[in-house]
Amino acid sequence: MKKDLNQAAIVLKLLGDKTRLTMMKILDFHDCCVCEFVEIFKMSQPSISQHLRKLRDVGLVKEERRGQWIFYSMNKENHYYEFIQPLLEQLPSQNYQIERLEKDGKRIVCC
Amino acid sequence: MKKDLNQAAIVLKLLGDKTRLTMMKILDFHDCCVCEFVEIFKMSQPSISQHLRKLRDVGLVKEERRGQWIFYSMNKENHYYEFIQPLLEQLPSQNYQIERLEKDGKRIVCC
DNA sequence: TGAATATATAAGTAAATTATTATAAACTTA
DNA sequence: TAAGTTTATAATAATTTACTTATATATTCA
Repeated sequence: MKKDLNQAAIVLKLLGDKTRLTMMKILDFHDCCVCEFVEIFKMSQPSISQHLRKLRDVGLVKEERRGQWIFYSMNKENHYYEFIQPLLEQLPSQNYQIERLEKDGKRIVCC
Repeated sequence: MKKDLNQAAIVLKLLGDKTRLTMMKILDFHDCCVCEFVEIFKMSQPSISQHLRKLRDVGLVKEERRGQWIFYSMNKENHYYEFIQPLLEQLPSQNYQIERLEKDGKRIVCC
C-alpha cells in the first residue's frame, strides 16, 4: 500500500541517524532494554532514552515493562514496518552486538 | 549485497527531507532541470540547487548540461540505488507534477 | 522501609540543517 | 559583444538536532 510522502520523510529522517538505524536493525530480531543499548552504544542513558522515545513516538517501536526493566521491541504491526523492512534487510547483521553482551554477562534475561 | 551501516544512515538522512524525497521519486522516472524543480516546489533557486548538490555529492543523482540547462537524473548505477528503490516504489506517483508543468508550458524540452 | 537499580524528563549547549538574499559564472541569442 | 537566462556559490539567520548533566520517578530486594 502506498505511503504518505510526508510521513515517509519523517520515518526516513528518524532512520537517518546511525544510532537509531542500528537500534532498528537490532530490534528487528531482538527485544532490548535501555541498559543493553547503553552498553552497546557506549552512550549516556538519557541519550539512548531520547532516541528510543523518538522511535516510539512515531510508532516504530513499542515499549513494555518487564520487572525492573523496560524492553523495547519492533512494532511489526505499524504501517511503516513494511516500508522500512526492505532497508533493514540490506543492512549487515548486528547479532554480534547481542553475542558480545551475552559473552560479557550483560544480556538481561527476564520474565 | 549488504550495505555499510554508516553509509546507509547518510543516504537515509538525505531522503529524510520532504523536498529531497520528492525529488528522488520524480527523478526515478523523469530527468529534470533546476528551473523545473523551482517551479514544482515553489522554492528559491539556490535552495533547490543546494538540495540537488547534496544528492549529487553522495552519488545518488547525476548532472548533465544540455544547452542552457543542467539536467539532473537518477544515478541507477550507484550502489545505493538498489537500497532505496524499494522505498521509492512505495511512495505515491509524482507524475502529476510533471503533467502540471506540461500543461502550464513550463516543461523544458531540450536536445 | 530504605538503598540500589533502571528509566524518563528537563534544561542547557554546540553543531548541523535549511532556508534566505546577494553575487558570480556559464551559456544562448539578438 | 551585450543582454538575458540558468545555475552555483557565498554569507547569513532561524530552526532543529543530539548530546550533556542534573534530577525525578518507578521498581526490586534486603
